Amino acid sequence: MADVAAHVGVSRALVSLVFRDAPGASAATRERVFKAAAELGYRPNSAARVLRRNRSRHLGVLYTMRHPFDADLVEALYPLAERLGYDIVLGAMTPTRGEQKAAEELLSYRSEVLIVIGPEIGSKPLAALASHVPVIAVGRRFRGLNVDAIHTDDFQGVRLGVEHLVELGHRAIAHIDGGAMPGASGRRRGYRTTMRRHGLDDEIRVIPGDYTEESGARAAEALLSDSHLPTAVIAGNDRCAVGLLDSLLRAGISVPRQVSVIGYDDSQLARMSHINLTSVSQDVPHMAEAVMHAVVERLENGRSEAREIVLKPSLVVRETTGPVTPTAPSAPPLVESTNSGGGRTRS
Amino acid sequence: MADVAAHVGVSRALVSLVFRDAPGASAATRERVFKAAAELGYRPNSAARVLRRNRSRHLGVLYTMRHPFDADLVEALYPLAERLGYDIVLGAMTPTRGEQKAAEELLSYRSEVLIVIGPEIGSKPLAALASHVPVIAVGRRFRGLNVDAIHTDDFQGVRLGVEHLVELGHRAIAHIDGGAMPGASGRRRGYRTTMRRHGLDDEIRVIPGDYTEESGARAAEALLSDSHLPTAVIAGNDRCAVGLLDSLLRAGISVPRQVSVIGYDDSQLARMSHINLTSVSQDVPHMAEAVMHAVVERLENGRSEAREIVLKPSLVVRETTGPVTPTAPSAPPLVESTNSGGGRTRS
DNA sequence: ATGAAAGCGCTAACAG
DNA sequence: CTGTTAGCGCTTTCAT
Repeated sequence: MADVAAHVGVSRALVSLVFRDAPGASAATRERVFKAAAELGYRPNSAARVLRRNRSRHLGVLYTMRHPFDADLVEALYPLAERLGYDIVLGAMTPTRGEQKAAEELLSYRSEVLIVIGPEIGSKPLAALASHVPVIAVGRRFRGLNVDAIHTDDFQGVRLGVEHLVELGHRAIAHIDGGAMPGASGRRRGYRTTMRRHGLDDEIRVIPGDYTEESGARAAEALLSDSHLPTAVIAGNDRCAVGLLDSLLRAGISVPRQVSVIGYDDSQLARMSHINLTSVSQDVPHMAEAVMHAVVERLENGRSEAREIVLKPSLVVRETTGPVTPTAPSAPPLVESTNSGGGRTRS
Repeated sequence: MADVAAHVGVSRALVSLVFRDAPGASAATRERVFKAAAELGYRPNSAARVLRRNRSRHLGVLYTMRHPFDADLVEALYPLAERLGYDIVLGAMTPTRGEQKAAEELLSYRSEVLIVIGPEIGSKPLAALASHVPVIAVGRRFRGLNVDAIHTDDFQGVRLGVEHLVELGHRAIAHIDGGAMPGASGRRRGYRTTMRRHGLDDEIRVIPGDYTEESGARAAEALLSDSHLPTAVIAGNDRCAVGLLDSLLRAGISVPRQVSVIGYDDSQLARMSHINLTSVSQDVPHMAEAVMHAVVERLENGRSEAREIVLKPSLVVRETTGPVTPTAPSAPPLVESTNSGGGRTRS
């Protein structure tokens, strides 16, 4: 930076002003500074910048590379953060690198908040983190912790799914649950309660699973090796639904002719034309906005008590759900036609 | 840090030594320093550290969140980098955030190298980057640029696929290509050349595509609306193959009974039990090692000319390829059985 | 084994 | 509109 200043013949402070386009430099100067910087290949050193102001303006995001939903949310976060002058710093959680480690790293870069997507972390370590830095958990609620929670109403989400199926005439509706994964308990309760409300107590069937395609495939096996094949299944998330879907198709089961399938997340996976999965939408754009809202409140408005924001889910009906067909147990599979991201929405 | 030093009653320098476990502090002191740090919630500030030594020990990784292959590679990179004392800093490329922008950000954090996975970037901007910092491109070769290239032999990869199919008796083998995506041209040439070598000039059929599930689905439409359905298809990558697979299954086409399908990358997608895709393996662990090797050579051994490392691909045979069945055009779909990640390998 | 002091590149506060 | 100055938290000599 000193080089640039010397080259232009101004002070370093002025160059600094120009680069963070703060007021106080003439247009002519700005021009010359940028030109000199380009020539000299100067690039601001953000380590020095972070060190000097005592704010990094970094938002640490903990996410899982494999989850399409996480990618959706991160992508939605980028432009919003940029507009507010924040940088997103990614901390990937991988099999060899737990949340704890990833979080430590983000904190060493002085992230001002931690946005944890689909936290599988325990309460105690999370509480420890939250005592150092505001934590915003997306997709899971933490009672009694000073952690903001932003999630959709999982209970209502599954309720929408069950009611959609009931309207289509389904009664034998199974649920592949998400075990201890974020949101799973609410979804399970939504399933059980709504089934009961419709007098379908005897049809309640929860198949243990998680949020991977594998668990959907395993559930398919379980269902197929059983005499009692349900006419509809609500999976714990889209990945699980896709695993289920694929295994059913391979087994010659026609969807939705013989079995209707509903996913959860309405991730890009669900929208792909060859999947075209009816799914409960988490409304990612609104979630991203809610996250940034929480960030601003914490960082700029001095809020220090936890807040919970529950968003309303909606059901995006695509082509994996249809009316129950009492007869025709071995009808020929259906050929898909057109259709991209669309789908009717209801809430 | 001053707090910790004061608390223990030593100088800041000593605390510093302890934290980067450099020699020169007694075990007793180390103990006390760590204890005090834990009590005070001290965490080293990596901005200050980076600023002071003139090395960040950051490896910038540019990747695409949606590509399973990228996730595979990044996951493999983490432990290797850690062992060598480097930190990985992720730069995600999203629709709203091109390679250029992501790269700028990584450079502002003073990444010492840029590892670009599946670079879709143009030659000129890449050359500009490469003049500032060593660039290691994974999956694509750049002629005439000072950019290291690490990739598998795409030509040979597709050759393996074609020959596997030929051995199974296939002649009508189509290829969905990857357009201008990384590696696509080599794969296309491998397909064309190998087909010709086997006297299958007249069967050559390249369907335009890219590396997304959508393009696989589009290719399926194209194939189905045609009288001339091939008995086998080699897709440009696994995502494309999965899109194809799914659309074929939905159309009632049995795989591999009626059509065999081969993917490329052998990503986790291919290994999922319900997909079980025969795929050309890029051998991610070796690629990750090659990447780190290149990093070390550039950063520690002073290498400054570009190097190209071409790895041998191998074919992982799973259950989407099988012998050609001349008759039985409408055999009932096959029910999958067991099987997880395995698969026979040949190279 | 430990300490003192200088300085990395930048920004903020103030002066002109 | 532009310049001066001090110092962010750490590492690194060089002493002790």
